[in-house]
Amino acid sequence: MPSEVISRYLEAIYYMRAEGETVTNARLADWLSVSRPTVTAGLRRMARDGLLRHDRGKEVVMTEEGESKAAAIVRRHRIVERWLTDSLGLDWVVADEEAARLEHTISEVVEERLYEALGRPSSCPHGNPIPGHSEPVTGEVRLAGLTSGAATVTRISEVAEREAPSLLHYLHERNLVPGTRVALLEIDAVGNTIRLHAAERDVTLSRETAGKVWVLPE
Amino acid sequence: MPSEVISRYLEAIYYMRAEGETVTNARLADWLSVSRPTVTAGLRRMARDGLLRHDRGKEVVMTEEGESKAAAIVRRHRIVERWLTDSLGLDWVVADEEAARLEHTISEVVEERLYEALGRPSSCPHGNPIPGHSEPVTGEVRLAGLTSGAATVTRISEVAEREAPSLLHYLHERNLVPGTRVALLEIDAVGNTIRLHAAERDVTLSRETAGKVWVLPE
DNA sequence: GCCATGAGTTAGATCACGCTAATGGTAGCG
DNA sequence: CGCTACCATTAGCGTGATCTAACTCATGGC
Repeated sequence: MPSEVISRYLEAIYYMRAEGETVTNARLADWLSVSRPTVTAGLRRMARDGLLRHDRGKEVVMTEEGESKAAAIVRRHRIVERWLTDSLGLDWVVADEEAARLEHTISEVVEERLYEALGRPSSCPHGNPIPGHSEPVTGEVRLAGLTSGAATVTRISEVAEREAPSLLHYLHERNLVPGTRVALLEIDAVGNTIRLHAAERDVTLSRETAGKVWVLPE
Repeated sequence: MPSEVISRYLEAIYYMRAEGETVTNARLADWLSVSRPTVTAGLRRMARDGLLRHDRGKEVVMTEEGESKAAAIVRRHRIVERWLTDSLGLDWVVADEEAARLEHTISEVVEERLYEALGRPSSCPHGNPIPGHSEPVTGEVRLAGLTSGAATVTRISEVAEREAPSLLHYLHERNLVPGTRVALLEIDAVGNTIRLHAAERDVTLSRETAGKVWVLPE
C-alpha cells in the first residue's frame, strides 16, 4: 500500500494525464507544492515500487499498477465529494478540500457502500467522471476553444480546484456548473477574454479560466 | 495539528484513562504495538508540544490541550462508527477498524454535519458515550463485578476492541449488546468464569471477558 | 558560437517514526 | 541481602519525506 504522500503523487499524475499535460518533475513540484529534489526522490521510490517508469529522459509513465491505484484514489475522491455535497450539504470548495484528505483513508468496502447509498452517481459535483463507473463525455471541448454559438457545461477541470480554489467559488457563484447552457457572445483576442451568456447573466472569463471549463457544443 | 501517530497515542491514553488504568510506557507500547523505546520518543515529542507532562516518574498526565485533542479524536471515532453501522450497514468489528483510520481525517465541520445527519446519536454502537455530547451512565459496573441478580448491558469497553477483535464478534453473536438484559446465574470462582442468562440463552464468560462488559444493575 | 534559462539531479541536512541491543533503576521475593 | 523481574531510557541505526545550495546539461536567442 503506497503511503499517503505517494498516493498524492499518483493522483496528481492522473489529473495531469487526464488534462493532456506532459508529466514532468517540475510540473509535479508545482502541483504538489514541494521542491523539485523532493519530487526526484519521490519518483525514485515510486519507480522502485513498480508504480511508474522514469526512463531517465523526461516524461513519467505509470505502470498498470500505478494507473489502477491512481484511479482508485480519484474514484474515492469523487464519491466522497458527492457525499459531502449531497448528503452533508457542504459547498464545492470545502468538499474538495475535505475529500483530498478522506480519499486516503476510505477503504474499498466503505467506498462501495457509499457509492450505492448515494444512488450510483455518475460524476463528482464538478461533473468529472468517476473512474470505473462512468466515462468522460465524448465530444466535449474547452470553453476557451468554443467556436460555435451555444453549448452545455459538462465539467470543471480538476486543475481549477488545485490552482485556484477561489476560481471554483467564482464559477459556482456565476452558476457555471455542469448542466448550465451557455451562449458565446464575443471573443476578445486582444484582451484574451471570452464573453458569454449563462444562466440569465453575462459573464466575462479570461482565456485561462475558460480553459478549465469543458463544454459540449450543440 | 498532531500527526496521525501522535493522535493514536492521545487516543490510547484517553481510553486507558477512561478504563481507570495507569498510563505507562509499557502499557502504551502494548496497546499501540510498538516497541518501548518508540513510545519513549513519542512521549517526549508530545511533552515538547505541550500535549502532556511526563515528570520522569511514572504516570503520564495529559494537559488541557492534550485532553481536548484526545476527546475530539474519540468523538470522531464514535460518530464515524455510528455512520458506518447505521447508514452503511457495516458490522461492529469492521466499523471499528475503519473508524480508526477515518477519525484522523474527519474535520470539525464534517464531524458536526455527520452528527446532525445521524440524528445526534447518544453513543457509539458499543454503547460508549460520545465525548462532548453524552455522559457516561452513572452507576454502571463491570459484568465481572456483578453481585445482584439482574442488570442491563450499557457498553462494551473500547479495550475489548483493541485486544481481541474476535471478542467483539463473540459478544455480538451472543447478543450481549447495549440494552440487553442479563441475569446472573452462577459465579465460578475456581474456573474464573461467570454464567448468565441473556437474550433467551445461557452464556458463559471468562472473568477477563466479563471485565470488559459494563452493566447497570437493577 | 556563446551564453542565459530552466529542468533535473547530487550533496548534505533535518525531523518523525520505527527497530534492536544494551544499560540503569526499583521493587518484590526468598 | 541479593537475585529476578519488570520497567524506562540511551545508543545506534534505517527509511520516508522534506529542505537549500550547488552542479550538469540541453535548448533557444542573439
